[in-house]
Amino acid sequence: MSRQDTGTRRATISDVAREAGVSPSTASVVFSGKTPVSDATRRRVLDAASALGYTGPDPRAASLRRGRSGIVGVVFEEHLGTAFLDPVKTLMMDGLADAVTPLGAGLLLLRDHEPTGSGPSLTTAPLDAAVLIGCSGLLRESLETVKARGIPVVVIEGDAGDDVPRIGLDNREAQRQAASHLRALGHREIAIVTLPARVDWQRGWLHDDTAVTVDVTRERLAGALDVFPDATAYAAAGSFIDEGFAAGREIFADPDRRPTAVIAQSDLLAAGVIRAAEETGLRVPEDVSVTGFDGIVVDGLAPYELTTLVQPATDKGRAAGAAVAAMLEGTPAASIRFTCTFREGNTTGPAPALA
Amino acid sequence: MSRQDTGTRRATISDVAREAGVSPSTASVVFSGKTPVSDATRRRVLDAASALGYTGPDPRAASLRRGRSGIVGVVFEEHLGTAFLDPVKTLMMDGLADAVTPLGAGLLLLRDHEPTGSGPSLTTAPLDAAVLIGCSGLLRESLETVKARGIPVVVIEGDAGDDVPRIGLDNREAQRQAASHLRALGHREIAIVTLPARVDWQRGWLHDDTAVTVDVTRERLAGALDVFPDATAYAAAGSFIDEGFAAGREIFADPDRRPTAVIAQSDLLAAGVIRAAEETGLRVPEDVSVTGFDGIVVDGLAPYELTTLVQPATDKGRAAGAAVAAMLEGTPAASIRFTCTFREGNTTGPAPALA
DNA sequence: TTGTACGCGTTATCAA
DNA sequence: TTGATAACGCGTACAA
Repeated sequence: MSRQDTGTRRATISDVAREAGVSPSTASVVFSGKTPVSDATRRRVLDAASALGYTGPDPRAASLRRGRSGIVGVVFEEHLGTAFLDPVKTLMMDGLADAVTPLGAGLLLLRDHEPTGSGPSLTTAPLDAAVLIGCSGLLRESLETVKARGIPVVVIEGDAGDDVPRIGLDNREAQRQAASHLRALGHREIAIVTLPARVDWQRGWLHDDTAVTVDVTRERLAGALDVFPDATAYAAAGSFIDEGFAAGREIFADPDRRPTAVIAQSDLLAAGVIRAAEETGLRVPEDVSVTGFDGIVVDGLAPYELTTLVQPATDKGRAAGAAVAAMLEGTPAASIRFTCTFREGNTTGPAPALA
Repeated sequence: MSRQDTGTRRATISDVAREAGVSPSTASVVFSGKTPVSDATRRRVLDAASALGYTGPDPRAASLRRGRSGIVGVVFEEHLGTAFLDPVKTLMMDGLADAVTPLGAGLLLLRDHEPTGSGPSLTTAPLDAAVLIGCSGLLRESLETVKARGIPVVVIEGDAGDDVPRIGLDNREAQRQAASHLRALGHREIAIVTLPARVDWQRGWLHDDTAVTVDVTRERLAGALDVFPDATAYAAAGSFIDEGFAAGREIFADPDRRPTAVIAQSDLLAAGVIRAAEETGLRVPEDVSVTGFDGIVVDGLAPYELTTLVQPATDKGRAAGAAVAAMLEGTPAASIRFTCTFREGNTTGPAPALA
């Protein structure tokens, strides 16, 4: 009895080769295309394959043999669901997907801190490389794991230390530009709405002694303070419109201490601030100017066009992908620092004359 | 000379076993924990491992041997970036992630229609199972591929035909509830804002002869028409606030033909419609009532609370995960149809008295 | 252009 | 509790 008779077993490339009357290696070559094969042979192999219901090499075996799985892990520190609520991350993923596709690689979603012990996680997934997003303390552990496994790593927007390529932005310089723009318009009373100061941050005012451990937040804050050292800062609990709204309410609460301009660290926050201003009866930009950061399209914000810093989010993702590609080829990848470009919209204007 | 001297080569479990003076299988068991091992032995193996810089079994080899990769593919028909713009999909992903985690599985992002031929794709990825999202024609091809490979498949919100388990909603019945609610409030002039009628749809009015190929759109539309057969329908190009805004403008454009209520097929669309109403000077719900669908949190919509149908998006994802889990164990998974629950907010009210 | 031979690194099975 | 054996399914030098 031939082996196919065992019924339940799936056909392998050897089965196909036997059926076609060629050697396994020839059959293999037909599928991989790595070596020329005569048309006649190819035909027979293909026929045999379809006769046996063989749909191509088993990826698991192929990846063992090749030493590559074609999978790049993307590690988030957040719950996966919320990771994609942020348009910037969404765009990054997009760029990343673009950049790894030519590698023949796919993106595997991973959380760094797996809840149950049984998780898939960094330790057991067949990764060729990993991209860590927003490295702030929590991801440190993941970083160690990956480095121990000897897998190439790239970090986006975070401090991974010495030898790990990082993709980042000129946050401080960029934010300084927006601040300078406001100063040039005559603004002097400024409030800043920042991203979370720490990973588990609850929203609230930032004081001089508040430790800001999230890199992005700290850098952008520094840029704003470079120009307005006396500005007050309120840290949101996340990059959401509603957070900006809440922050805006706080900021506009006291009529006697109202700023003439608000520097928000993200476009979503800025959108919320604008809404809070409207609610308070303040016109934008006549009564109060607002700047954002990111340069994303905020759904539903029309007719406002934010004055903001456009960051190349997609490019960041793409660069991370390129870095991964390089490392997979053995070329050490360099860190990259992207530049944001200032874009003036209709949410900033001259400071209102003093009453 | 021992083999470690080759320097560049990574240590394998055999190396560790040799170093520890045990057999490879014993060493394997120490890492997998599948069989009791004496403390002394474990200790020696672990020591040997760390001495050799061995960080655990190679996932590729393990998956070949086990016949499992621990990877579940999630196939989108859209560009990956836009896939997560939809909060409902985001939540689904969340539930899906939850449900596959106990399996020790991760989620691999895939597009169905890979651009370059070199892609990772369904054919070459080491998948244990696949989840197709929104099966509308395009995904048919993907479906065939996966079925040919003999990989378990589940489809969410789409028609995959006969033998493929599907996770869906009672779209028609649910939408009918919202419509009935409006009718009970005295509304008679209704406009419907639908999701795209086809995959590549441009926004515009729907006529009787317009073919609606997207299942969700068709089902919800039918539910609304069950109650208001004469309602007009305008199809958006996607589930976005701005799309709802554009649709709303069209709908409210002619003062003589203004509906007293708008049934939107998603919360985001509803939010846009509300904004368009505000722009037109119509108060919600005094002048016009608006219903949504999904029951998501629309960032920035406060103080409105949509009257909507809450769909268990996370549960859908979780169910898909459960179905996958079942199929992986050989148990055939059943299709599931979730029920939406009606939630009354403050965006619907009595129909205004006739002028 | 095709075939031979071997190993990729692990784990299931069974016997000791 | 441990060890020997045998695949898992494939790709690729190398020789023919």
